[in-house]
Amino acid sequence: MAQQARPGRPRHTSAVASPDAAAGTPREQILAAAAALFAEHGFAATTTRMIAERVGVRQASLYYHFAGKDELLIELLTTSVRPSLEAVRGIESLVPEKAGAAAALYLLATVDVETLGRTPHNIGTLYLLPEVQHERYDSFRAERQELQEIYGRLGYAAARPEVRAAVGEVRLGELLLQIAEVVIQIRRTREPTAADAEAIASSCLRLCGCSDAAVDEARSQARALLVPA
Amino acid sequence: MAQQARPGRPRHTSAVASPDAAAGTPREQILAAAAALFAEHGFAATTTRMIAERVGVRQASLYYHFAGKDELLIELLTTSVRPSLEAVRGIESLVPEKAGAAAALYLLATVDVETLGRTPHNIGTLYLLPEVQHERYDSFRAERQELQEIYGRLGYAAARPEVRAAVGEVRLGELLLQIAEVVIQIRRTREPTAADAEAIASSCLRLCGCSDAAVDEARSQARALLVPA
DNA sequence: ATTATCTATAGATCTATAGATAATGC
DNA sequence: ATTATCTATAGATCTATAGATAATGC
Repeated sequence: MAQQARPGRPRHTSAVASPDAAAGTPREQILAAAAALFAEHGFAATTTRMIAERVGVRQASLYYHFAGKDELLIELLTTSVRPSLEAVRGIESLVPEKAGAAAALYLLATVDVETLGRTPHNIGTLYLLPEVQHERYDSFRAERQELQEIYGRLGYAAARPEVRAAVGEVRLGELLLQIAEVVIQIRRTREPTAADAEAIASSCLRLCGCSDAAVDEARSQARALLVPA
Repeated sequence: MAQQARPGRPRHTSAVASPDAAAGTPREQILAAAAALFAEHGFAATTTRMIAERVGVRQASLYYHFAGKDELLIELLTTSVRPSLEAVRGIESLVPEKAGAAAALYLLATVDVETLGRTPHNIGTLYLLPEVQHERYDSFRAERQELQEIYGRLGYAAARPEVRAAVGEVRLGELLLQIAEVVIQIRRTREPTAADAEAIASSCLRLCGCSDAAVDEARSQARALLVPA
């Protein structure tokens, strides 16, 4: 709570700043404020002044830490959203030896949902902002694309033949990732719970045509893999 | 193609304007341009100048037809997105007498997906823009909420007891609407087909735990209801 | 006369830079 | 001396208004 005494001119005092503003380095404070505002209002609708006010500094002070607004978004995409993808990437290679594809998919969805659910200020939304559709952010959309492909492969492996034929791997990836991302929508109205994660992961399997028994088995296999790790 | 000779000073000629700019009244041209740009760049990132350029008029000319940028978004939400919800509202009351809940859900998803899939410039995205989350647009989000509840009720009725218990009506609504809205994501990379609509509607049923046979039956019932109407 | 546009611009931002300043640290 | 802030502001928008103008329609 108490500010560490560090070099530099003190901040203008009248600024009250927000709950999360007091934690971390100034750089982190700025990123946290930007994340919250980008997720709530979008990128273009968030001004540097709004960010500064939330932190409790003057607008110009942001530029001591960041070259510009765009760099804030890039840094957030890089440091906050990317790791959640990487956490998930390993699952595909880790699992098939130890468990079935259904368990792997269940685990993937669970990890993904819990990561998205705990991420500060629902910054998972950042990938979905209209601005991020543009070329400039190609590399970040490529990551979401990769995640979608992982969902597609695991889902295809877990699906019954009828579902494979009817839906296909690509669409399966689109549908499964879309289901996992419902947690982003949920966070707009309520705090997601463990029951949400379970319901979402189970829904992924059911969409693949798994029976109740297969869902239950995948769940316990996935839990067995989670606990020791 | 040829402009009708109408009163009013002619437009400045150098402006080339976009493909869809030539159709309809000036008002419609402006709305079409705004829809495309809002869907692509978001609301705040779209300037009145961008809209005017796309139409082929000067920026100030927009204000002869609309009081401001905000009114454009409201008009688009009202006239373009609301009707697709209304088209769908009837299904819940219409169907249960004539067919099972599964068929009703299948029909709902099909109609919803096809409407979202054909809507010009993917304007279904408008409901999902960060700006629309704010109070000002409460009434429009309430409509999406209502649609979600319809999905929830039909899905709950169609679901097997195990799924009902595990997921619940509210989450079911969230999940099913989320699945239908995958068509918005799909449109960002490719043109959705009838096969997409079918895969999405079937996926809704599978998520509810319906067997292949139940999905097939619901599909043919839904088709029987669609064709005569 | 009416209509739909145009040109010009006021006023309000918003981003980013320049240079001053108030701390700490040596 | 170094650091992290501040104040002040330039320059570039962006929205919206005022008033002029070039068509059609009567």
